[in-house]
Amino acid sequence: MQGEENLSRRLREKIAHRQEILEAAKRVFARKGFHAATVDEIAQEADFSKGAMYVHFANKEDLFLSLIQEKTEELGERLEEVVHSADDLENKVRKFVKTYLDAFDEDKEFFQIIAAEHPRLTAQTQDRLQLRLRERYLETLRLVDEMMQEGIHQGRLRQTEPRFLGITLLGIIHSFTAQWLLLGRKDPLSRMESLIVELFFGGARDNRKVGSRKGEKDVSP
Amino acid sequence: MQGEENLSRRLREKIAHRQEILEAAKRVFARKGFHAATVDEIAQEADFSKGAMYVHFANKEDLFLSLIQEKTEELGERLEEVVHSADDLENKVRKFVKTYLDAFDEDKEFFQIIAAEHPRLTAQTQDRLQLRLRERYLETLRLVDEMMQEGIHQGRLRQTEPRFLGITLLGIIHSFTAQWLLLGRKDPLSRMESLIVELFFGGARDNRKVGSRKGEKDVSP
Amino acid sequence: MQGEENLSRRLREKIAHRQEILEAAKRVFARKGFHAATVDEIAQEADFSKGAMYVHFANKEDLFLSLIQEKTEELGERLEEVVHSADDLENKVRKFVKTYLDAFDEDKEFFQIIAAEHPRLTAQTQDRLQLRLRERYLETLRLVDEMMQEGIHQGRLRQTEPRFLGITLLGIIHSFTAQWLLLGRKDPLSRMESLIVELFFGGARDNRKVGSRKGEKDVSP
Amino acid sequence: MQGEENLSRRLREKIAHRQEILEAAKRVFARKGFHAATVDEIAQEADFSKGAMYVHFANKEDLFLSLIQEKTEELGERLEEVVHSADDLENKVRKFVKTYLDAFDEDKEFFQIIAAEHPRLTAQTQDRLQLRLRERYLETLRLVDEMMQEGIHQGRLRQTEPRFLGITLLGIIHSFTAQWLLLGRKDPLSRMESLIVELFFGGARDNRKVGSRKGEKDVSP
DNA sequence: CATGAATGAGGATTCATTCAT
DNA sequence: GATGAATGAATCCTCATTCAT
Repeated sequence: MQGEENLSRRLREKIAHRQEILEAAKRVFARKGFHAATVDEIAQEADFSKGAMYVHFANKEDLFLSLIQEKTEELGERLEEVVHSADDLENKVRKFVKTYLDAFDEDKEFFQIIAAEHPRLTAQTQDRLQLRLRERYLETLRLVDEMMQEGIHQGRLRQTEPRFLGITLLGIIHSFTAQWLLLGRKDPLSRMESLIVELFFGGARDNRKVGSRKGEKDVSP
Repeated sequence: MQGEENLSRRLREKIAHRQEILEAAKRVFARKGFHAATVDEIAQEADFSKGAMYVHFANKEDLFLSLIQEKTEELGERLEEVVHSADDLENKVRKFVKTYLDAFDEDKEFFQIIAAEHPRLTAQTQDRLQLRLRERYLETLRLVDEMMQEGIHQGRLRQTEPRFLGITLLGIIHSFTAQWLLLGRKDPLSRMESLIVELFFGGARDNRKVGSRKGEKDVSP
Repeated sequence: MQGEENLSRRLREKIAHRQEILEAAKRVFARKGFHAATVDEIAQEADFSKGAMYVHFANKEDLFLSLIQEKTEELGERLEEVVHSADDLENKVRKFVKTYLDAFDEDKEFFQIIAAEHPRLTAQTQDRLQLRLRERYLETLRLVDEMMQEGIHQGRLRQTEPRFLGITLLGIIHSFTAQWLLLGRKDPLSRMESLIVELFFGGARDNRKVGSRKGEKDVSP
Repeated sequence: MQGEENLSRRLREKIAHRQEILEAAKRVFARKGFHAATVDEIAQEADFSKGAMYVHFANKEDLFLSLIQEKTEELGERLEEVVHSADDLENKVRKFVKTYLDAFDEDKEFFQIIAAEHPRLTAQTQDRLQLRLRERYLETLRLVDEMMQEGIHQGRLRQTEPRFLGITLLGIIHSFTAQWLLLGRKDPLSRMESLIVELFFGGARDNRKVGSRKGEKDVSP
């Protein structure tokens, strides 16, 4: 009994420590990016010795990937669920945006890390780390493609390459997350959900009837 | 005479060499990012010695900033000209997009560098390099703000914070550039000008008249 | 009674564990040498935790020396018995060789370890570990010296420094063990006993009578 | 002219520095062996910075191999010349021994390094470094095999496996070099040439006629 | 006694920067 | 101005050893 309890306590503690390190690493990677972050700084941030990093992770890259992987998969699954739900397009897009923004509000640092590594994901990259990130990102893109394709077939979206619409949606979302990070805004980005959806579907043009502008409230859907 | 000619030749050569180094640095920074790029690799790419780097630039950061600065200023000026021109809003936005896309087509590597460094430009950054980049980016944002503000006042754009519309426009643009880089597409991005402008103003929804489609009802706002 | 039995069981177990660790350590040290071997690898090979190593041994060096010591002493005693036996020289040498080769066949790994550490035992070494090994090796040398001295006095061996003859005998033996290890030969080295003894005493030259070479059986001493 | 002189001076200096590092490395590797030697200690011994090591060599292993390679090849060539010369067997062996001993006298540290790494060259080794050393050593063995084979065919050597005779010769030689290193003897080992050759061919037995022992000079070949 | 997470002192390697030529 | 060898601080990672459970 005691032995089992003992073992279990140890295991629980180990897992907790691993988590603490992951959290610390997230903060440091968010601040500095993968390359500029040092294991030393992560260790200090986590209040562990440098050696402890290597008890829990094989190396810096493993630490980084462990960090990314879980979250990426979780978000990917959530988004997939949305895309494959039985909803109508507009609702799907709305839910997609909401899911994304909620995830951002829950964990801004993760999105900062991702945002910083994305632009390095070029076609020519040889880097193992980047190849993995690239693959994951392309999966998300394909997911959005699917959604757009469907919308186009239903005649709800412009007759253009689905990918371009996907890019547009993700571009708007990313741009908002980037702005929130740039300014260090603390208010939830999820408040922007409606605006983003409207801007995506309806664009930036003022669509209210001419002549009824003054005093009218916004009539966006 | 001879001395002056000599001096002038020297000067011309020096400037040419500096330029060659900048071009080489651009390629390397684009491939690797600021941190992972090494002075050695830049020197090799430029076909100069490592020492030559320090004849023309104070240090690696100076080299990087010199690279960014010129281009950023030039683009900034071009964009400012557009924004401050006498055109009507739709044309301004179109020209803005075109200017941006043309600049991208002219020099993809510069945009790759910028894209990679942007996400690090958070509110808390202490890094001198990042503070400068941040300031420049905010200037561009203010420029777009101006344009949007004007559009809102004219009733041509939604009644919302101008910044949000600016973010949207830039988000769409950046997302397209990112896609071009991600896939290594060689065709000019400027072809997307019209699509981007339409998506920005009119959104992704299919706006064709009802009745001209097959049995579908149009649900545009 | 019960307490004593208990204690005795514990003691027996402890000794058994110690022995298991020594065996595992031997395999690892043989594979990697003292420096490249890690306590972790030894622990894994022994199927104990790293901590258990330090229950039984003060440190890695102590583990290594414990390993060497026992075997070295046992072999030293066996060889001393041979050298101090009442046999005639040729038989002594034969027994000496046999004892050595049998020991090798019994425990190749031990000889591999010894062979690898020997060459570091130079005159200038300051290393505590090496000084102890050096002392032990010199003891064996003195033992062989004795035997050779005796043979020289008896007129059975060349009139030269006994040490040189000892070196020769040991050199031949070591060279055979090295070869067996180099090629990973599994057949007992003790089969080489006669050949080694003959080569030591009679040399490599063909000593058969001239004119009777063909078809004659070997008449080496 | 001046530029060329300049370049040549630099090159000469670089080569000289490389040589100094190699010499320092040789001393350290001889003292400690490959694994226990540190780049730091080598740098200190060479009176250069640690970084300078990496200007001249790719890494520690490269430094080590550069050290071994040249010498090994040179000795190998010298030995091959001897083995493939037109001499009669006894002279060949004598020259072989002399060549080996002279090389030892010229550069004891090299032989110490080799001697220390040899025993790790087992059949199972996976280590790249060791595989290369193993291959080189086997080449030498084959060379000696050749010589012995020839002697056996000529009826000058025992009818036994050539390899065993080769092992014997090398064993005696190595044992003498080991003894010289163990005791730090400064007198040239080449003095032992005749003794070694005699011991190899004629063995350790006293071959003088009975009754003629006193006052007779040794008549072994 | 046994465990294995944690430590921290090295150790190999990289790389921006300097400087003599 | 150009060179590139040399430097040394910084960085990743390893591993013997400790210690709380």
